[in-house]
Order: sequence, then C-alpha cells, then structure tokens
Amino acid sequence: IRIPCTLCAGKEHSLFADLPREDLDALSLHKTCIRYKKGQTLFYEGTRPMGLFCINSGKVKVYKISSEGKEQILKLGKPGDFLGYRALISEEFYNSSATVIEEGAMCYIPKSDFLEILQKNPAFFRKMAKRVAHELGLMEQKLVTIAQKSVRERLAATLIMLKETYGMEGDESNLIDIALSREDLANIIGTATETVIRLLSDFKTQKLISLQGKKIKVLNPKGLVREADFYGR
Amino acid sequence: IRIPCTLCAGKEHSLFADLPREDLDALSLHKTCIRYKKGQTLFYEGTRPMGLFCINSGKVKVYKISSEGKEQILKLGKPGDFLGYRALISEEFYNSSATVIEEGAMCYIPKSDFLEILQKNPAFFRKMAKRVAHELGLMEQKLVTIAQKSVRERLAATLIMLKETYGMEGDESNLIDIALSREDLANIIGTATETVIRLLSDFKTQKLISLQGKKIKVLNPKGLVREADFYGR
DNA sequence: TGCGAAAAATGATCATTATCATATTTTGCA
DNA sequence: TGCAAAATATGATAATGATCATTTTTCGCA
Repeated sequence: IRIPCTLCAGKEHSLFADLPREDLDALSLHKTCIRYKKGQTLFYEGTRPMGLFCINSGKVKVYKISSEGKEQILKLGKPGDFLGYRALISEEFYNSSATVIEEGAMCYIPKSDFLEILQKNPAFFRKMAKRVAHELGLMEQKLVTIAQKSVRERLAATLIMLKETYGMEGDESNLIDIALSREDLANIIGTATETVIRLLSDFKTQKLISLQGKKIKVLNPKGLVREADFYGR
Repeated sequence: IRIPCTLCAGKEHSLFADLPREDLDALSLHKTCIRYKKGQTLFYEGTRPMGLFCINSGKVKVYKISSEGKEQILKLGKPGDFLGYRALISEEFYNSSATVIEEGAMCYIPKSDFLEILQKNPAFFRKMAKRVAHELGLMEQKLVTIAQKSVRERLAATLIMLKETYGMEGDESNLIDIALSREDLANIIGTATETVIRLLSDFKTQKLISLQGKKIKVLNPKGLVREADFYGR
C-alpha cells in the first residue's frame, strides 16, 4: 500500500498541497506506509519523534493522559492530516499520544527528510510555522471554552464541530460519520462518560439529535448552536 | 525612554538574544517605546496586528473574553517577553487582548521590520517557529490541567508557577512579586473570585502560604506541590 | 488625611457535574 | 450462533464550585 505522495488522494487538502514535485519525491523516497487497526498507537507521549505521520486513510485521536490517568483528547486526525510536526519543530519529545480510532493507512516520513525539505524550502517552512501558530490560536480558544462553558454547552459545540468536519456527503450530511465512543466524546469535552450519555439523551428528547446505534444525527443544527452559546442566560 | 534593542536589559533572555548587531539595529530603527500605566491596553482581540510588542519593564496580562463576558487569562508577560508574534506568524487578527497590570515601558516594532528580519535570517525564523511550537505544547498542557484538575489543585499549581517565575531575588524568593488581584488569579485558573479567596485562606490556615496585603508568600512549597498533584487521592 | 470606590473576605444557598451502583444493550469473536 | 466482555443507559447520592448577599478592608486620589 505504498502510494507516492504525488499521487496521494489527500494531498490537495494537506500541507503538502503546493510542494514542488521534486520535494514531494524526496519526501516519498524513504517513507513507509502501514495499515493500522483500531486501537493501535502511532506514538506515545514522552517518546522522541523520529518522523512525521501522515494519515492516508482512517481516523486518529491525539490525546494526553493526566496524572490521574484520565485521557484528554486534544484533536482528531482525518485523511490528509499530519501528526507529530509540533514536536519536530519545537525539538521536543512528543507531548501527546496518537491512537487509531478508525482503521486505515498511515505514512511515515523520516525526520531527516522532513527537516531537509523545511530547510531548503522557505515557503514550506513558513507554511508550517503559520499552521503551528494557527493551531496555537485554536488551542487557546479551546482552553477558554473548557474553562468557561458548561458541559452542556461544550457538548453542543462539539456536536456542531463534528457535524461540520465529519458530516457525510449529500443528503446524509447531518450524520456524524466518525466512530467515537461516548467515552471518547467525554474525553474531548472534558467530562464524565455518564454525563455525556445523559446529555445526549436530553438532546434527543429535545429533538436536537437522533441516535442510531453509536452514530449521531443532527436534526436541528440551529437549536444545537443555541445550546452551545447560552441556553437561555 | 527610547533604548536601542542592542542595549536593552532584557535582550539576553529574550528571543533577540543572539541576533546579529545589524539585525538588531534594523529592528530598532523604527521602533517606538512608550510608558503604559496599569490598566492600559496594548492590543485588542479581533484587531489587526501592525507590529510586535516587547516588554521593556512592567507586566502584562494576555487574555480572551468569552461570549458571556468573562475574562480568561492565557499568559502573563514580563520584561524581555514578546507579545503579538503568534498573530503575525499566523497572519491572523489578534485572538487575545493584552493589558498592563504593572506599569512599565513597552517597545513596538513595526510589522514590516519584524517580518523582514524573519525573512532574511532563517536561523531567527527557526527560533521563532520553535518558540510557537513550544507554546502550543504549553497551551495543550494548560488545557488538560483545566479540564481535569480541581480548582484547588489548579490554584496550588498556579501559586507554584508564580513563585518560580516571579519569586524575588535572594531571601525573599518565596514572595510572589506580581500585582495580581484575586480576580486576576481567578481568571488564570478559570474559576470564581470568591472561590480563589476561600481557597487562599484555606492554604493560609494550612500554613502553606501567608498573605501580606495582596502579596502572597509561599511558606511550604512542597506542601503546595502535594496539593497541586493529588491532595490525598 | 479622609472619603468613596474597589477589592477582599465571609456566609448561605443552589446548580452542575462527578461518582458509584446497577441494569441493559451491543459487539467482537471463539 | 452464542457467550463474555465492553459499551451504553439509568438511578441515587455526594461533592465541588458558582452565585448572590453582605460586611470589612484596602487603596487611589482629591
């Protein structure tokens, strides 16, 4: 399953989008692509990064484990997304772990190849720096949300976000197409699993969502947005 | 009060530490340095950055205002620190505001000069990128702390951090030397002012800290660390 | 130096959410 | 296909922390 980066389906929407062909070839040269099953881990918090992951297919959660052993999900990765570049650029160990939540193929580009392209292509380096700076902004926003919004508001906001990012094509666009357990959802929001379950059935009662198995369908996006913002204050 | 960057006291500990003289001169060329009083604002969330701030003296809080109007402090700035580079590198508007909490002098380097040095000095650009990536890591850690630790634990951890960063020289090293109101402290931790006040007097009862006016003295750092980690779990 | 406003402190009460216990349902897989 | 384990669901209870009210103290400044 070794597809050259030049032919990768996710390329156009990725950070590699407008890399010149020779750079892409250089990155493809030593890369490996492996299929990962659900539950397998790409890298562990506290270890040294030796390369860059690129998600060809499947989905990944990136998370930290707190001192009490609880998992906090920082972001979700989908095809075309890169993982591990923060640690490469900051020259630190991984500060989070990444585990596959939907089986798929992951490419792995050795650190040296990636750093070399960064070095010799200033435009690409600027793009990476811009991305990291953007993500810092996102993370700051997430922090404020967790610090100041109620669990109910955060769940509503997360469902909206998931619908935007993982909504299916066409008429099923309201179906959130990602295999998240209630526990995962709780670990994104920063709450207990039971609380998520209760609030979901609340939202169901309010006809904001419907639950078909573990898949969640958003019936009333505007209503959810309202829940996310104030719910009546 | 216009000191050239080459002679600035904070330079050695700042991101400008090992810039060549000519670059420093170029950055000094059009910079302005103004005294700001407590309460004055350097920049507002949602506005376009036109330059880079450098704190010569005084202290600054960087914060976001949530939709409910509550303030969340993201970081504190001290002499030698830069503010506003995230937005310049990500090419976005400011996503936070910065207000002076202890009067002092702030230098302002026009965006164009800063970007020019970034462009022509790749080592400096790498250093800036490394810094932003490092800060992203810090912000992720803060998010986990807010999501998973109790207010008591977070307050203890914040006091430890403040002691490390703002402890005075010599024998008064346990005195936290920064003019933070109880409300500011609450806005760092993400809680209500009254809760901070109550917990502080708890810590005082436990002889972990003493309160002299608004200044806080850490009497038992190890005890505070224990509070920050588990408090008996 | 003293006044008024802001900040800090304290008390009482309430809401949200965590935790623990226990069904019930779903799912992976032998 | 069926069984055990995992995930989901629901209930009861407790704890944490927010909010509102009020008093006391501190501080800026005229």
